[in-house]
Amino acid sequence: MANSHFKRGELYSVINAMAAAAVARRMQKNFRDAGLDITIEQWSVLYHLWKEDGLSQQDLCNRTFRDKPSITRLIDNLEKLKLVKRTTSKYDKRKNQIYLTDSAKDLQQHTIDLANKTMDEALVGIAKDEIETVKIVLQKVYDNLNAEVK
Amino acid sequence: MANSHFKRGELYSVINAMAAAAVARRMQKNFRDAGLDITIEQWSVLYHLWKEDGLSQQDLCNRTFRDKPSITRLIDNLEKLKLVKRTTSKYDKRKNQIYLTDSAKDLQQHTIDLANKTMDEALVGIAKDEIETVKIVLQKVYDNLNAEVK
DNA sequence: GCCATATAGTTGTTTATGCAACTAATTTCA
DNA sequence: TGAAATTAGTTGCATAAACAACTATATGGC
Repeated sequence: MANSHFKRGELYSVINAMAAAAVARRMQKNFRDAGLDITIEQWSVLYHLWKEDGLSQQDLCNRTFRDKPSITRLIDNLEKLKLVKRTTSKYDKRKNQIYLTDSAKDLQQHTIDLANKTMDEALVGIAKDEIETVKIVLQKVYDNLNAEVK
Repeated sequence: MANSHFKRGELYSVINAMAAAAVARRMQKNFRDAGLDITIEQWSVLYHLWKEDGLSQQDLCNRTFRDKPSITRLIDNLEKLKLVKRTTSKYDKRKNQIYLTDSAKDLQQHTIDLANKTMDEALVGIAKDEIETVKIVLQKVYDNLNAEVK
């Protein structure tokens, strides 16, 4: 049974997914407690649009690391909430450009404050240099797994 | 706009979820490429049962950090795959005990090898002490967010 | 012993995810 | 120029997640 133990990655893998889940749940709860009717997944799309309005769906896929159907449906639901509008690009008929509505723009500050609140709650007792290490390692993990899969 | 930036957590939060997702996708791909017909979510349940057969559903919720309905449905599907059996505990009629089938036991070695392979792919170029830091920090994040929400 | 409270698991519901397959538009290459 | 290859987005499908509400069982306190 020596080799049936999940080598090295066990605690790492379990904790990695669990920490991410814990952050996600807390943030969703903070949104909900604040009376906000958006999911954190929707928020992550809005977040990128606040930074650069008019992105294509493919851009959003790349930036949020989701696949095309997932983005299509997230945008469907954001349209229903009147937070984004989909328009066809005038340069490439295959592309949609996704624009924020005024309602969405009004949400930016409040939701980012809540996100910061969430991170404050998550990062209690953790030193800045530790956070830096985590960022660098997780970025490396991400790059390792995405460089190969072209 | 100074405070509209997602303080501190931006890269951390994004990367944390994205690294977890990248690991998850890679591992699922490795399972699929090996001809295995189980999802990584199902595997995570089996993993805990390999370590301790006969756990209750509540135990599995705690160990995998999912809620009760999610575990119920995962076990439903694992039963359909004939990988687990649900029995009622003789000590507490509310509790089910979840037992591995022989088929499930036969999967242990191969899938753990694949999981190890996945972690090898993810952790290229990352030092052991960095991994330790990540583990410790993510555990702290998890504890921060779960200690309060009792 | 009895009742209020807590617990384990299930059902309902909505949102999300990702693979496969597809259509329409664009690009590439001979 | 035209056909093959590629790309952007959509639809189909199955799995998963979590909150709310519920039922049945167990526990605790009077």
